[in-house]
Amino acid sequence: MAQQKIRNMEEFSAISGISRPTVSKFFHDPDSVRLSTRARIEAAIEKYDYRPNIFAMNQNRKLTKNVGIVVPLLADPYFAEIARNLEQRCLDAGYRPTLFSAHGDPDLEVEVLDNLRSMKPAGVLIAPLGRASNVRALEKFSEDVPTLIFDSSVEEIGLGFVGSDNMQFTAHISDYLCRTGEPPCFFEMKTPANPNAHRRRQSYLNAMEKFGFTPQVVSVEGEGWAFEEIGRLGGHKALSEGQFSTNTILCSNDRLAIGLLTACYERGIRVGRTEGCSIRVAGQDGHPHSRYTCPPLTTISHDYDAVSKHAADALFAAIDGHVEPWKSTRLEGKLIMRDSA
Amino acid sequence: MAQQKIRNMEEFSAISGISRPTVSKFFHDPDSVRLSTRARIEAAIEKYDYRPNIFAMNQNRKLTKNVGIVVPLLADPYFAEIARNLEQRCLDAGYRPTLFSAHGDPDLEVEVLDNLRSMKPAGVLIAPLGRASNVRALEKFSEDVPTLIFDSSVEEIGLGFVGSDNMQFTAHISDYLCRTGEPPCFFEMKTPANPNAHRRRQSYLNAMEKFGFTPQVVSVEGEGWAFEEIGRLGGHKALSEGQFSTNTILCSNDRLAIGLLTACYERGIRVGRTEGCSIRVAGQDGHPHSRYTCPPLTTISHDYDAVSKHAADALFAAIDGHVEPWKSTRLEGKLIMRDSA
DNA sequence: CCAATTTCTTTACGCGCGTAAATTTTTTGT
DNA sequence: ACAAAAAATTTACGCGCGTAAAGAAATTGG
Repeated sequence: MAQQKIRNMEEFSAISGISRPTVSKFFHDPDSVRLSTRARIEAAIEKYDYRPNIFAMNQNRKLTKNVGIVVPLLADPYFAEIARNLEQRCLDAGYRPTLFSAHGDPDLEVEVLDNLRSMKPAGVLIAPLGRASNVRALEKFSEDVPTLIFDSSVEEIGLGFVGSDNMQFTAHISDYLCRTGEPPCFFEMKTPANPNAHRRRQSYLNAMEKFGFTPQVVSVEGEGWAFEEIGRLGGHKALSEGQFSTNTILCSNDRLAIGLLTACYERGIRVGRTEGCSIRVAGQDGHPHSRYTCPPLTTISHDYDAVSKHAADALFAAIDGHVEPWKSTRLEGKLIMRDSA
Repeated sequence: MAQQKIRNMEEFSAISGISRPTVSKFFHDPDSVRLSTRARIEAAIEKYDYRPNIFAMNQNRKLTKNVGIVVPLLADPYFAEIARNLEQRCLDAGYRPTLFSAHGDPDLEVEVLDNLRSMKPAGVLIAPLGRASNVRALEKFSEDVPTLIFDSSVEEIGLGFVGSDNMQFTAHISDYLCRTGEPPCFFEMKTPANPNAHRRRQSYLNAMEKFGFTPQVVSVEGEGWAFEEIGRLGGHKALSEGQFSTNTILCSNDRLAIGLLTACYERGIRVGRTEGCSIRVAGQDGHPHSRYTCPPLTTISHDYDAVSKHAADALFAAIDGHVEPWKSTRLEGKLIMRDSA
């Protein structure tokens, strides 16, 4: 296939019989050249396996095809999953996605942004750390680079926000829990990493009021992103002190619920809705792991596909010049009933 | 701080009072210039917030500072964790790491390699998909780019291999299980994604022979990387058909064990080593999630830190020109005793 | 078949930086 | 303080491609 090494576009254009500017145009957008020349170029690419030097390309192009995808913690399978989804969409749309994780560290998040800048990306999809984020840095960044915020909204920054409707999440699952047993207590972190948590608490309070029940929020100590451990330790404390006034616990998120389940296990408390179980536990997020907890976790799941599709499409539209006012899109989740509640 | 926008190294050198070649040299290696000039340059950087254009840099440099980190599945927290570790080491060593995931797909793995090539990386750290990997493509790649294989060895490819000592893993935990209760059965996938699985099975067989017990391997159906689901379904089948001859099950990896635990739960089988429990389950890998299963999973853990350190150091040494013959480094794991076995 | 339009070719310059060679300046050792 | 060594400067070219302008060629429509 490769008869001779092509070193640059000059050589390639010579051997393919097409002028270099036309070849350059082709690589910028294959549809911008006549069908017959496109075919000739593509045949030559196939034959000589030539690819333009991306560094030289990006140096002069005002807009690269790079897209940054930034998540707060890649070790969290929820973010890994949505990042994978976004990555695929970028690829399909002809962009070059690059994955970044802040690893739960606000300073690293700023560093990532700095790094990203030097890549002159066409756009960036970012799920901010949340409360700990350097909002000023984010805002400044979004002024220079088309930026779409997803998962966790901070302010009216960037092109817009796409995420889940946390109010609906909690309303829906609270409703379910109230109808099928004792009204839930709400289990959360005192200082949550993520502003979604506040919406969820508020929605819980609303739901309880609607049903005429007395709400009870248990807020546990703990900083950072080790939610399982925070849930486990907080769970132990709350359980030993009898802080839960009912037999049903709605957790602010699935990872907290997973930790709570572990605490329950360690205390010999049977969780579930069947006979012999003393409490019910539910989560929120539809975490990839929630299916495999013991008992499997009842939760309300993000619509991963819809969130990533909306986010990616909104970014691509903006890159293509379709200016739109800042908009917040919040998608509904769906209840996944399992054994835990 | 920023009085005036610096557009390129020319302007920067003018305003900082240092010639451009020296500035260029500085950015290549700050230690290569006199301390006093280094200080002046760094002061100017601070003052004008200048950063060289990475595309222009990488275009001419024969060796970039890019390092690729490739894992088979980023959605697996084990890989996410080790990737994070490697990423940090690259950063600390002055490289620019970029994360890639094959998402369990051999074709994507080849695409990633292709993509990586165009980045002209100084080196690549890759955990191959394993059995499904296109070994030829990997080999060809490793001839062009300094490549260090980690986690899962395929052949004597690249600079070397760094991973865990799977024989030791299984020997150690088998030993533990044999000494503390009934000898284990071995629970694995019939067609494992990863060659480590074969070593583990073999080591299990060896251990059983050493103890004079009859080994029993239960190999379950299932393709791909959804190990939990494969473990759950295979667990149901094996349990319903009474395929386990003892009350102890050693799983080929933690994710399989997690699925098996779920199957046990769903069948009402109590897992653990305390009274009232009918079977013991152990895993292998020290998966980040293993602490939070119910019961918490007894496992033998990779030495994440040591593996990533050895892998990164070996790559950096090779990049720095320290040629060494191909070498396989396998690090021991340590037993983590929890409630499941 | 010819004019209008589209597409391609030729020519040329610039991007921001790496890097080499020759020269000048600064530092080092004694 | 002086010669040797080290470091910085000046000058100049190249990397691979984007891109603009002007003209030539191919395509289209009637």
